[in-house]
Amino acid sequence: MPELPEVETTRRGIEPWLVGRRVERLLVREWRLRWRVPRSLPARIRGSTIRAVGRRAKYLLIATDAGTLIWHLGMYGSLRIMDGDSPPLAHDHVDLMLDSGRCLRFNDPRRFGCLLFTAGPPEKHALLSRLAVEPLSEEFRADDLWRRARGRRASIKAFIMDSRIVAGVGNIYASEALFRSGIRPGLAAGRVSRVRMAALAASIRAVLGEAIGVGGTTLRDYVDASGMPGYFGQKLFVYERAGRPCRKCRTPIRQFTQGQRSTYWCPHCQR
DNA sequence: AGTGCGGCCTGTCCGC
DNA sequence: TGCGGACAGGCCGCAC
Repeated sequence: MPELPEVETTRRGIEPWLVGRRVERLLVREWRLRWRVPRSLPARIRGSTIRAVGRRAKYLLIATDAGTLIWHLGMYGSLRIMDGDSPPLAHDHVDLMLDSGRCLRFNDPRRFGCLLFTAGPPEKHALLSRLAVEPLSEEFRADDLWRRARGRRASIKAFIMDSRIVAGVGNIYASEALFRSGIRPGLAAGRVSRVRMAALAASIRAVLGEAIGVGGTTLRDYVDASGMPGYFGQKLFVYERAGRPCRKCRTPIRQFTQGQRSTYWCPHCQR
């Protein structure tokens, strides 16, 4: 499932195929994604030249002369570079056809992804304007995290998964970062000490950075732009390992539901 | 303001 | 073997 490292891996994979290319056509087979693809989008984007492929949190931003495509992969979505004439398979909802004869193909079985457009600066778009800092940027600072956690009674896991606090930390990497920093996921955010918050911030950076380095995590069917899986799954300490021995201390990993999401943790390593 | 939950969607898994 | 129902899961938007 695409989290920040998977989205970044996709971005890096598609960028060289897109920048400088002209959009021949946007072919939308299924308009009903999480939000309807704007009806006017194919006409607006046609003929424009792609200038950059960026990312903000888990949103891919394809900047063209006409404006910016805001593309989210949802849970099971993928973007792949294909030959323009390769036949579509099930759930291939959108093709961005290029003047090179290739296309960027969006597949999303759950339709939790979205494809939107803005003519203005993307950071002003409603979906992006309230996002917190990027965890891999210089602006991501442990002391800011700690300060904003004052008085918070929500769990530390919910806290770091809040996109207004940290952008782009999802379920897998939240569990992994908490394991690495030895913090129990159910602990109230306001009760995490300044020192431990620093360890958590460092772990968030580390886990995301390492995952990007190996092409992301492949759970079930994630593939990158060329159809390759990621290899971070082999480095997960707790995620989807309920009942199996902790890789550090052999204590069985526990699972519980937190805010409608599965949380995994080691009761011995995390306090 | 902070918190928690409903809903979108469908492949997979489980029990009958 | 077939079928229905529960479940997962990012994340917006709403209710409290």
